Amino acid sequence: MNGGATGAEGVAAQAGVSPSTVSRCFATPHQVRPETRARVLAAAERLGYRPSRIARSLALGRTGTLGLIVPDIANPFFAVIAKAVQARARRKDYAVFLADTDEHPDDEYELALTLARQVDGLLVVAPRMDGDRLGEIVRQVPSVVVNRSVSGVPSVVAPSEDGLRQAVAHLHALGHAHLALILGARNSWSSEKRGQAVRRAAQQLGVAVTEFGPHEPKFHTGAQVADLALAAGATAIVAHNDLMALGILARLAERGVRVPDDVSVVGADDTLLATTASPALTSVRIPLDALGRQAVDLLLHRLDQPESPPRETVLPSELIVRRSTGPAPRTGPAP
Amino acid sequence: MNGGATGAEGVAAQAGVSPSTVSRCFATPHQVRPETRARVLAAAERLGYRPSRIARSLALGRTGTLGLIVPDIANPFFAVIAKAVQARARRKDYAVFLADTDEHPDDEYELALTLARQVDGLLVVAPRMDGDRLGEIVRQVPSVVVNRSVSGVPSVVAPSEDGLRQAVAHLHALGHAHLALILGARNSWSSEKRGQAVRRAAQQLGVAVTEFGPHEPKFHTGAQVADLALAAGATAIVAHNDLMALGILARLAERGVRVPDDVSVVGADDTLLATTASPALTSVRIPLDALGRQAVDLLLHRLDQPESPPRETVLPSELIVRRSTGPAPRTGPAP
DNA sequence: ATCGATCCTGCAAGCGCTCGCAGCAATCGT
DNA sequence: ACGATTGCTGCGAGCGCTTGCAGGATCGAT
Repeated sequence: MNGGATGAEGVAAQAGVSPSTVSRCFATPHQVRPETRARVLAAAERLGYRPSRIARSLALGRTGTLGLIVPDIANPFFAVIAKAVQARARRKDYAVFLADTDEHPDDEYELALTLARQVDGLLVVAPRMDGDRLGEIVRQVPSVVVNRSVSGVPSVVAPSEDGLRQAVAHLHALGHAHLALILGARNSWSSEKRGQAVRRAAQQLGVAVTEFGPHEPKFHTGAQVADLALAAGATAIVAHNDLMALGILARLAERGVRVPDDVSVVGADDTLLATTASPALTSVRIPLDALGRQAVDLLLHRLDQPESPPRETVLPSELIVRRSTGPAPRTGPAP
Repeated sequence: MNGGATGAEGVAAQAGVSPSTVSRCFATPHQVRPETRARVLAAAERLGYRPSRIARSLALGRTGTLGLIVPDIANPFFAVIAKAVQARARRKDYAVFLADTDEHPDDEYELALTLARQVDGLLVVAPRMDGDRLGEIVRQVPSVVVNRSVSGVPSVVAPSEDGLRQAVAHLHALGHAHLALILGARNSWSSEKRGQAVRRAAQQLGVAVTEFGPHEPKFHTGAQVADLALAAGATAIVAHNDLMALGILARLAERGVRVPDDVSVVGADDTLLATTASPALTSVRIPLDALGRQAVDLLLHRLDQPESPPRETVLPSELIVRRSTGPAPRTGPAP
């Protein structure tokens, strides 16, 4: 019996207008006479009123929210994407629902379906999710797939091809004739793409490649594989990502193998880890922020024009040379 | 004119029951006869129906969603907290709305207020937000403040006191008599706490302290301050966080100063960065996952019992000794 | 056979907002 | 000066769900 002291109704009473007008003041301000609007806004301010997004969503059938599914937000790679998505979405007046699946594909699926009902669109970063399930999700809700390409689904990817080609050329120019390629996770789209890119580039330049993996892309697996790469006689190591590269770096330091004097190491993703390592890590940069930004744009575009053909945006990558790569040693690696 | 093919209504038609019953099947399953329920669920399954959280929220006045505000999700420190929050919230059937304020206090405030309306409770990680504003937010929506203590507001903090005391004792035991203390950001709650802890411990043990800062807690500021610390004659450096410690490590390596032979370095937060550094970084671990988990629990508890007294949960910290700390050199630092 | 209890289900109002429609006043055209 | 626009506002239905209330069925007890 508070006379509608809260909600649009309360504001309406205060301002001496109808709830509809209050609504219009927030939704379509130009539709209401300036003085009226001022009165309403003043009343709203006074009462600390803000329209309920929930109610609005229900009425509108749109939520003003985007869903973002990532495998592991604690992984800087995904965190940076998430940040970019956030920022871009907010600029466009969208909020972001974040779901971390903790690398668990089943959760990923369930989560996506749950999320699907409460967002306008979904951004899916799920390098290892089953293709069929991905398809199912996409059918339920407008989606954009990030860093993975799926036919018929709009996506934005950064396959790192150019950057890895540059990396191989860089190493070749430095006199390296034998490199170790450390693969990432099995079934990972990007690991496959990256492997291909390195293999192809190496073949063209006549550089020998020894492959290791697939491996869980962790620090300690990097450390473990370092010894193998050395034993195989490689003078340069191209790792699936920065984290593994750091593991390699650590193990090499432990063994007294100098980087880059004895062995060169290249990472990928150019995350914070690469820049803060010592020696600073030569790495393939992929524009993570652009990835996130473009994914949002693509999704928003799709929301506007649901019938537009699914587009795949391909982002460039480039090699960032730092201290971890140098001329090949004259005689194989040290010890 | 689809005869209500979608929504609870459609399911109801299919199953030959009323929408109310469908609703009850999902909300209070025990209230409906097993066979009826089975029929309804089958129909729901067949139609791929899922209750709309939006509509439910509106009707219930609760959203089943928690808001999480962080300054920078790309910062591993916050990312790990976010992950823990996510995981815990999901276990309790809550979704999480993530807002990254990009270190911008004004945004933080606006965002919080916007978020406040569409979540049941708010987790605020905002080390530098103005206290009054924080208070305002807390008044609007049930909140828990993370890693910062505000009187009258439930919070969960990890002041790092124990860990830093251990760090100073550790260095003292190694023969260090003069350490450099690198402060973090001005107005940062944790930076102040950490500074206090180090000062106090050092004084008790008769260790000299030279302070530097406050500084933006970035890699490059760490690098910059390394030279100053060295010039001041410190043989050990305690950095505000791991990132700065890595900057210091990098600069020292560049100058040919050996760690830990010439200088010892201690970080804080024990993030991924500390473990992947080489030499691996001695760091003060604070249980970030517990921080997130407890924050969620505290908030949920508060939602259940709004009148319970605001509690401050204090989490312990501990020193993790790795390779970056060692015995003090006989004669001040090298070069 | 009768009367409560108990169990299950439907009815209908309502959550807070949006928006098509209609009414009214002010403005414009000729 | 009169009808036609145009601008602003209110009315009321409806978004998809929940839930108090009440009615019908079922069952056990008397």
